[in-house]
Amino acid sequence: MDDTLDGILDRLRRDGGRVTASRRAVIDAMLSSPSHHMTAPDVVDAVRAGHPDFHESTVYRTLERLAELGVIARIQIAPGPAVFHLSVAQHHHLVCDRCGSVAEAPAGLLDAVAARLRREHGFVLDPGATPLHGLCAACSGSG
Amino acid sequence: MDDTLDGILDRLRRDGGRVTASRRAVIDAMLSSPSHHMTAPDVVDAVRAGHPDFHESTVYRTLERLAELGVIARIQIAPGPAVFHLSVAQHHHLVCDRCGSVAEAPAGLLDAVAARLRREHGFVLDPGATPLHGLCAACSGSG
DNA sequence: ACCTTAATGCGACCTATTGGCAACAGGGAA
DNA sequence: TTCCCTGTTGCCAATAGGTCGCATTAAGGT
Repeated sequence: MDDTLDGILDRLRRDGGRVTASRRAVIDAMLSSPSHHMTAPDVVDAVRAGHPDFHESTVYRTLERLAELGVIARIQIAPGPAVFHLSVAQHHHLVCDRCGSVAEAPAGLLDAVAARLRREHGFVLDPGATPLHGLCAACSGSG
Repeated sequence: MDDTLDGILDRLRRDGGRVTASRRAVIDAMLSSPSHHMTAPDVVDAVRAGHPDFHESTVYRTLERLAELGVIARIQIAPGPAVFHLSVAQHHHLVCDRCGSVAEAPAGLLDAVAARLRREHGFVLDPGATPLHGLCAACSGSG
């Protein structure tokens, strides 16, 4: 998995896609976000900062395309905007359903569960797409 | 955990809430759904079947209140409507991100993970609120 | 019966996202 | 290099799902 701008564009091209300015911009935005986590509206804003004329729906379509390619993963954490993150940065999301905070946990946490699901249900777990819900330390202590 | 209509209404009352016709109707709808899984719009429809004059926003507020009480859990499976289900019926949801199917797996699957998260991160996992994403048997085989 | 406060109706609003369609532009073929 | 095919984009209207404020109503303890 190559997660440089060019590596991603190559994959896109090999899949029959075209490399355009707006796609560069979207991928750039994702790569340069410190957390590598952005909601779709975040990406729209980031892209427009550099190119005010790029259209919203283009960004959505590009995100959809990249998710299809497996470059980014879309996760739905709460009602509201979906969050996108680069697939290479595998880790888990610990979502607090009380205060809304999102912490990260190292990858591998769900390995045993994944193995069992595949064996017993034929289900192939995608840990990066599976946010874990519950209460963070602060909320569980006080509540 | 008492999951009869009256048990739930009792809990609501003890929490300072009031028992009203629309709340009865919402809880009734949830209890009588064969799968015990309904999207918010589903609940709105079900409630309105019996009481056409109940307002949409009332249903949403009631669902929110019940979730707060812990009677039902709200899970976000995909972009689109949130799904609600009775908390007592603990089990896991295996969501296929390709075809959208939702299978169920028995409770307990995440016990070890839950223990570890609590120990190492102070995070209290809510398994019922954590849908597991990936590819179902059919899609992983063909894809 | 009374009073406090929760719950409701209503309707406007909002945000996230999708769809159709004509115009445009990558990038392999000629 | 030019041409052409087809993937992409811009535009903008349309949804869907859900939230908010506010005046009114009603639950339920006293």
